[in-house]
Amino acid sequence: MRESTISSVRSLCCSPVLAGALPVADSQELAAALKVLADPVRLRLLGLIRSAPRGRAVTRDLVASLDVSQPTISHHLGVLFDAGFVERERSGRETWYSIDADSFATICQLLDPGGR
Amino acid sequence: MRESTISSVRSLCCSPVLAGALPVADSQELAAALKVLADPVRLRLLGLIRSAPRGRAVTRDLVASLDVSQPTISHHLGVLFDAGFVERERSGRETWYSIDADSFATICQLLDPGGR
DNA sequence: TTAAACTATCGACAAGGGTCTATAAGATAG
DNA sequence: CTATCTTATAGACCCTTGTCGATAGTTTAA
Repeated sequence: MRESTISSVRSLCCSPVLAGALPVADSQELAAALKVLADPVRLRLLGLIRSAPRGRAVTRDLVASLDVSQPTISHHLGVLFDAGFVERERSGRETWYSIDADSFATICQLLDPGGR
Repeated sequence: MRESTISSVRSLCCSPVLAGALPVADSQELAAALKVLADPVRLRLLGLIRSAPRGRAVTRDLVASLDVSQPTISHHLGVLFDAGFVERERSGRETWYSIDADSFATICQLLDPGGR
C-alpha cells in the first residue's frame, strides 16, 4: 500500500518552490501532485463534489453532469483518490466522494511566494 | 500576439475551484496554467531564478545547475514565459529571466478553499 | 433466482509532451 | 571579417495519458 501523493508533498512545508533551489526528489513529488490537478475534467469534478449537498456526490450524478463517459469519470476519480485530493466511501452499490480540503491548503502553501 | 495563460486565469478570481461547478472554458484555462507548473524541471528553474542574486538568472547558469541539455532548458523557459510565470529580458547575447510573483498568487487564490 | 442498477477495470487507440542532437540566429571579442 | 559564445528553433523519438467500448464485479429489486 502506497502513500498518497499529497501526504508526501505535505512534508515539504518548509521549502516552498520559490524560496530556493528545490531538490530533485521534492520537485518530482510536487510536480506529480500538480499534474493531478492540471486536468479540466478533474477540476470540474472537484467543484461538483464540493458544491453538492453535504459536500459529497456519487459517481452516477457526476457522470450525468459532465458529458464524459462513465469509465472516464471513474478513472479521474481514481486518480484524485490515489493522490489524496478526495475521500471515497462505498455505500451499497454507490460510491460517495468528498473533498480533502487540507490537500489544497498544502499545495497553496508551497506555491505562495509570501509564505515562509 | 496571444494573451498569456496566467492573465486569462486571473479573471477567474471570483470563481475558485472548490466554490462550485467550474465552467468548461474556465477549467481549461486553469488546467493549462497548472500543467505548466506540473513539471519537476520547471519547478526547479523557478526556484533557481528566484534564489539567484537580484532574483534573476541567465540561461547559461541555469543549464549548468540542472543536468539537462541546453535546448531542453530553453524549451522549459519558453513554456514558463508564454504562460506568464517568468519575465524575459535580452541583454547582449544573454537572456535574463525573473519571476512574476503575481502569477503564483493568482493560482493560490483559485485553489485555496478558504479564500473567496 | 433472475434481472437491473451502479461502479470499477481492461485493452486499445490517438494525442500530447519531454528529451535529445543538430542547426540556425544574434552578439561580442580579436 | 572571422571565430567564439550564448540562446533559440527544428525535427525526431519515446513515453505518458486522456478517452472510449466492452466487460466484470457487487448490490439491490422483483
